[in-house]
This record gives sequence, C-alpha cells and structure tokens, in this order.
Amino acid sequence: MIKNNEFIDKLRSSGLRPTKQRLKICEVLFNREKTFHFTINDLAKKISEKLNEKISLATIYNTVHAFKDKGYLKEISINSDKSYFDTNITNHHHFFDEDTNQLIDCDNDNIDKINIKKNITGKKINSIEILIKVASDNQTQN
Amino acid sequence: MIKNNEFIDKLRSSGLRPTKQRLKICEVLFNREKTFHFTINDLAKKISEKLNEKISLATIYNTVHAFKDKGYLKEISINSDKSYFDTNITNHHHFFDEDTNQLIDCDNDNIDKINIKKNITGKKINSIEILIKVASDNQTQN
DNA sequence: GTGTGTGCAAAAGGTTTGCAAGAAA
DNA sequence: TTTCTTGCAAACCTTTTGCACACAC
Repeated sequence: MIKNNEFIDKLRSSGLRPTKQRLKICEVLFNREKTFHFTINDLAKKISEKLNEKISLATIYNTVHAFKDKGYLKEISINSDKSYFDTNITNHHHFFDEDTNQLIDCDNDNIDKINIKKNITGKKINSIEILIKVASDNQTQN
Repeated sequence: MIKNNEFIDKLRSSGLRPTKQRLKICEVLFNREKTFHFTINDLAKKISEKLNEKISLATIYNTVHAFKDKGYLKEISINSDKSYFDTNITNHHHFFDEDTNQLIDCDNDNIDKINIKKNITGKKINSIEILIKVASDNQTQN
C-alpha cells in the first residue's frame, strides 16, 4: 500500500503539482500488485468504479501523457484503434492474445538476447519491442 | 512489370471480383520494386497521383482490409493515430525512425533467431514482431 | 496574485456503416 | 437476375483544443 505522501513527493519531484485528480489517478494506476495494461477508456472506467467519482476525460488524457513523458508509464505498440499504456516501465515485451485482445507481460528473461546486426546510419537504437501474437491452439488462423 | 491478367487471376482465386478499382489498387500496391509502407491516406494520395483518378475512401478501406485478410498485405504494429500496412508479407521486422516517422524493413537475417522460452498455456504463437525505434544520434531522447 | 490544472463542449482525424446505384457473374 | 462492389454522407470513436473557472503555491 503506497501512501499518498509518496505520490505527492513523486509528482512534486517531477514538477507536477499534486492535484486531487492526479493523486486519484496515481492511486488507481500504481497502487496495485500486478502490471496494469490499459487504454484511456479502461482507466476512466476503473476510476469511476474504484473511486466512485468522475474525472474529466481531458484531464485523464493530460495526466496519462504527463506520466508517460516523466517515465512513469510506457506506451505499447500494437496496431489498434486506441493507445495502450503499461505501468510496467522495465525493459520487457508482450504477448498479445488475439482471441481476447489481452496483453500479457513477457519478461526479458524469457527471451534470449536480441542481437541486431544492422542499424540505420547515424541513428541510435532507442528501444527494441517485441510483440508475440498468440491465439487459441485449435482454431483456424487468418 | 506485372500484367493485369495476373492481378485478375490473383483476385479471382481468392474469391474477390476483379473490379476496376481493385485492379488499380493492385497496380499501385504491387507493381513496384521496393516494399511499400503506407497508411490509407498515403495510398489514396498515391492513387490520385499515379492514376490521376479518385477512388472512394470507403472502397480503399474495403480493399485494403480484404487484401490483408487474404494475406496480400501485413498490418504493422506501431502506436500511432493511424494504421500502417506493408506490401512485404514475408517474415521480417521494422525500424521506426522517430525523427521522420518512417518505417524501414529489417530482414530476418539481420536479427539472430528469437527464442521465446515461455508461452501462454493453450495458445499457439502466430507471429513475432520486433519494432526497433531509432532516432538521431545527437539528440536528447525522451 | 500568478501560474498551472481542470472540465466542459466543440472540433478534429481516422475509420466504419447504411444505403442506393452500379458492375460482375 | 442475383450477388457483390462502389461511393457518398453520416455516424462513430478516440484524441485534441479553446476557454472560463478553480486550485496550488
């Protein structure tokens, strides 16, 4: 159980004012055991469920982007009509279950080191993301 | 230079009627040397440039999805406000240049075999996609 | 008090849908 | 003639923006 004070310090230290809304979003996002993979819509729903309170969508977008910029959230690359975010900011990868549209973390340990033999001239590699698409074993794939 | 007849056969053999519009889209997509990475918008622009003719957006969406379902196009996973497609349907990966928002193919040969040690129970791996984000060497990264 | 953050509603951008007219079989 | 395809416009959904009000400092 993370205390409110820790969130306040965290926010302050990154130059974000600890407002009521941001603290509530912190609580929903970071006060949990497991990684949370979510879309903005998921988050909005979770907020109204868990806190029985509504925060304006504009504010949620604002906050999620601020948190992403500060490195508290990661954006995940899937082709989808919406953006997915991840509270797990460590270097890791994802399974994407095509049956249920669910994301599952895949630790770095579960994948042998990736060695890219070629790079683009003058460019530096910022990140390497692996997406493993899986689906039910006994189903026709497309 | 692929002949129209080949496109007609290709379409017919997958149960798609070879309409004027689909043939024109085939021409723009597949009558080229290099891989084509595109958004629907890019494709619409290319069509009006190359063929000096307009095909309705609804039809372009329709056709691209049909081609994807038939396996003639691949959808690429980037988080972006729009969908990217690829005429290269072989097993390969991508560099994504964050400076220019451009996609560059990365052949399988350039990456050592990926070994996933863990899988999701009851699921089969359909694909493994790697996205390597790169950016200019002499720039602050976020 | 000043500057930042919030919330609403409107707008924007990509994508999908319904339906009538047109083309392929 | 039947079925599939096209094209337009409207609808939809996610995300962004403008602006007035409220809050943090």
